[in-house]
Amino acid sequence: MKSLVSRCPIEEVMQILSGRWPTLLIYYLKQGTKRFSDLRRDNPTISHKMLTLELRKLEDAGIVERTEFDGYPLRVEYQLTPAGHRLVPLIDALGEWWETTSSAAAQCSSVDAEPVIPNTVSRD
Amino acid sequence: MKSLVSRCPIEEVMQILSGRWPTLLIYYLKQGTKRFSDLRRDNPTISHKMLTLELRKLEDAGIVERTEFDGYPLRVEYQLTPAGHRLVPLIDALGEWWETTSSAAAQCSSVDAEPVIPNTVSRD
DNA sequence: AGTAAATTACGCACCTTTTTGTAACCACGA
DNA sequence: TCGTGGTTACAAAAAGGTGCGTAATTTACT
Repeated sequence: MKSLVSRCPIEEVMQILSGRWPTLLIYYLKQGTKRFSDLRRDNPTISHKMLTLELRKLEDAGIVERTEFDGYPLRVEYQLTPAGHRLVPLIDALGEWWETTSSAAAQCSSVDAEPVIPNTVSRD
Repeated sequence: MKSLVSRCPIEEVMQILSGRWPTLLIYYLKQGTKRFSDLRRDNPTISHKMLTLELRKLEDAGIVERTEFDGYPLRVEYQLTPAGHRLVPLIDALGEWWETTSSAAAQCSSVDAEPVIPNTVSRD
């Protein structure tokens, strides 16, 4: 989905939140400041390419803030912006809606639980 | 995004709502019952294949209901299920969040306005 | 002392997988 | 023949994965 088809804010948000990673990253970032490698540990199945791309997208959208500490090994920290924090309950609401809608599985209730550990562990 | 990486309801909802069409279709369906061809008129840029695919997905997710009236030119109607209706305000909230977050464009406020008419008009 | 390896957060190029578009076809009856 | 609501096969496009290179400094070996 690269271009928009309507000029509706809803389509614009979905352009940012669509896909597997944006909401998961927001999920982990609401726990506080995280470094690149922390986020990779949080979801071992994301490739570094995807992670940088998604973080960049969230940054451009004003949802996360990137802080670069120079010095070497070079350290970068990511955290939710105020706008990002305001977004969290809306996403949680979707999760809750889904839980009540589908009689199926119910884990990771909203703010506390962890998204039941991602599967394969690939390091590179 | 075919498979899940966590067992988090949020990832599951996003699997359904991700992409350009799901939210747009829900947007149009909240106006009431629509037929296949109505929805194609509503967003002329969707291909009929995508439309059937997306409608099927929303149907499986319990968001829309499909009613087939047998008869001569064959008529099918789509409408939001109660769960679908409950979802609408949540999506609208995302749109509003985006409007207040981005200083940029503000059209299609939430419930009333129309997603500023899709661009190209391709009929087949 | 000198070289090698590891570290962190990427960018880039190449290749595979997934998604989406295009076009053709089907059934029925007016 | 047209319009309805599809399906299927094939092609194009987009998304995503893999692996290599890079920076400056520390630690590890020889």
